[in-house]
Amino acid sequence: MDEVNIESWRTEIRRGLIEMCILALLRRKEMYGYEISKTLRQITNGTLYVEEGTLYPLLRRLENKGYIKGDWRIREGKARKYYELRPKGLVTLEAMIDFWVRVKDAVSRVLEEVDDE
Amino acid sequence: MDEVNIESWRTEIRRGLIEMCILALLRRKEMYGYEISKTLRQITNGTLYVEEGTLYPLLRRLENKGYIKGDWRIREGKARKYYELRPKGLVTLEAMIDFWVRVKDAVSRVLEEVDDE
DNA sequence: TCTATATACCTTGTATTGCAAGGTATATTG
DNA sequence: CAATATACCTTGCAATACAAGGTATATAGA
Repeated sequence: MDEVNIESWRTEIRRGLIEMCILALLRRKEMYGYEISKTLRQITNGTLYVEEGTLYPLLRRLENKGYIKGDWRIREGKARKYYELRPKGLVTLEAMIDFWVRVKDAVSRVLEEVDDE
Repeated sequence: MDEVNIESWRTEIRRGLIEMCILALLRRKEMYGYEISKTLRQITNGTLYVEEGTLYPLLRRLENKGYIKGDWRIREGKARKYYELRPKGLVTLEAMIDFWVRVKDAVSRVLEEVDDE
């Protein structure tokens, strides 16, 4: 009857990761929203995508926290809002990566946990 | 002034992972809520903990979905609700682990992404 | 010219969830 | 007898992802 459906769970898993990945992309170079969306999808083969209804509010949240800063510019005849990583965003990104590594290891330990006590 | 605070972000990251880890623990043997909470905290050195306000509603959600099944028992003079993993939960867990591996790799790719194009 | 598509940004409403903070009840220890 | 640990539970709040809608411009093809 009802198939296994982990779609909403996948959303949960992506939660937070998107944020860290956006900061990581901006560390490399400034980018605009649409570009971030496409790049993320491409690098991760679709595993980490961001819907626009998620992306734009998220960018504003990151800006309000002082992690990134956006500026409107015209390039290639197109009006785009380019975001750059701020120092506070860099420090935050580094803290996030630290925690991410800890979480990865922690989950590995739980998943590998076998009956060997 | 305001320090970098990624506490709420950490919560985001834990989202979903807790669910997968609980199913993984129950794959090994049946456990009761309080035991799951303590075990998770211990295996992961506190990185993945579950507040009780999170745990018990979560266990009920997992049960409603047919992933696990709980039974009240008296052991060591204590009334405990033991949960066991159901077949549907096992299939789900395996799908989760598959996706988790993909996500881990995807994030690694984004984080390692350097100016080498 | 007209249309379709891609680019690029945005908003509203809904559903889901983690957690703080409260609770109950029993068993154990000092 | 008090404090602590065990073991479960509920309510209300805040945060967020997404669907589904929107606007506006540029480009390519008929």
